[in-house]
Amino acid sequence: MAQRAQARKPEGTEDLLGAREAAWLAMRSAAGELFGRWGFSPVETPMMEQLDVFSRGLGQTTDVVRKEMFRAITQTNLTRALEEGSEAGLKARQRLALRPEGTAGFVRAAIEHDLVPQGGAPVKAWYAGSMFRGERVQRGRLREFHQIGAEVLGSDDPVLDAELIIMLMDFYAALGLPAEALRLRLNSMGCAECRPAYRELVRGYLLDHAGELCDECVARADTNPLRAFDCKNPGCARVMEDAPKITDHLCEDCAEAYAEVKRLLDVAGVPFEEAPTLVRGLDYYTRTVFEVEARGGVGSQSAIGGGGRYDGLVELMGGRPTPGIGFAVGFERTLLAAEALGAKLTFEGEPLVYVAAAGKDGAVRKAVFDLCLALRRAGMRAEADYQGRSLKSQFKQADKLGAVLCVVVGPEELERGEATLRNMASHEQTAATLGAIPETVRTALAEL
RNA sequence: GUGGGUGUAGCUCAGUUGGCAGAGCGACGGACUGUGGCUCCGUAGGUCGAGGGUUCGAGCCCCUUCGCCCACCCCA
Repeated sequence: MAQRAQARKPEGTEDLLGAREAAWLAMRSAAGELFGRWGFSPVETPMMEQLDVFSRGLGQTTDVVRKEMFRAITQTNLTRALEEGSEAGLKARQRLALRPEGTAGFVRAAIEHDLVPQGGAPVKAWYAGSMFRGERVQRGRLREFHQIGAEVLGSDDPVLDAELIIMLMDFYAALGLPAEALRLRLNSMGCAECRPAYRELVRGYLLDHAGELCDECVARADTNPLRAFDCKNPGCARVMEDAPKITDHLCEDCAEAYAEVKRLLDVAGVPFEEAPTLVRGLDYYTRTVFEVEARGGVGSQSAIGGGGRYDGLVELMGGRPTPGIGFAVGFERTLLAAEALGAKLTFEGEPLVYVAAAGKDGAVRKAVFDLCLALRRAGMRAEADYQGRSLKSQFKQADKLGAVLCVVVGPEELERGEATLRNMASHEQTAATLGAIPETVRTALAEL
């Protein structure tokens, strides 16, 4: 017989309960409100895509694609692939993966639905949802984590770069993260014109200093030389400090765009640090790249958001050449940062009205039911007891739930056709006509 | 991929040389039979992750196994 094996949540996933789910909802609604003001519309794309969307979009050599992707496959297809020893026989639509980030899927959707018609205005969209990466779990690094992101397709105007970054910083501010606790790091990665030459330059530099670098960085010289800037090995970091800087090798257009972004950030009063060694992990980035770090965070979890421009991505994924830029904010990491900084990301819900029964007879119970019904239908949040508890216990319950107001009904009130209204903070009690409770309560709430 | 930690009440964790499974918090009830927060008193809640072994006796020792977490790497 099957043992009673207690089912547990998979490694690196989380159940969003209570305050945590409230925080997630609060962050989403804060995003919806703020981003909406900047002209962004909400979108949702599938949590799984054809594998190619990611491997092509993010780059074959990136860690995310090489070893962190969750594959999704039906039992039939899995069986067949195992039998044949390869997935070669599977059609594209059968080779699926859970999304490790949000940009590739959105770009796929934009191409598929031609969201950016030739010559059309830029499309601005934001999303919120789960992302999946099959890495070893760690604090602030989950296998299913939550991101809120925004993307703009259809213009390479540096104004958009600046606006997107300003919006991002405003978002953190709206969440209650003090600006002085954040560090915005900025860089330009060049474009198809200037990056290849720079890349070669770095490759040569790496090979010249191969003796002082770790094995991985030596290997990177040929696969992805710019990633050597990311290496945490102190020896490598020292060597890379003197490596050629991209900002010294930008083409004229890139240099101009970069200068304009910085100028506009200054105009908006958004402080930033130039980080010439900032290189983001995904291949699609061009020109502006940025990262937001929370001060005082531990290395691995201090990056709470980031993004950049990806002018080549749409074309790479089969669309007509279309510039784009976007960012993503990590929900879990932002919470960790807020916690570390002592900032409270609280979500204020509707005030609660508790309807208490003084007595257990049928007339009282019916009155409680009627009052809850009336309050709820009138648009207020109402709660009552369902366990036949004593009045005292009901008040305890009301207090625990954070009720600001109690409506008490008992035989005495019913006889007079009234209910008692109790202000939980002031202990003040007044009588109110039963039939007019919703209006009376609404007024009372407004006065709090 | 590399290294480490851990699994006992809803939560955080104690548990001595192997000898009756505990505390704090939380929940619930009462003190006040129609009024919350503080205080006090009480009650409930456990196949000690699972399976096997040693033993008169295992939360503890041995074997097996499952899971979760943390750090490096990389990323949000």
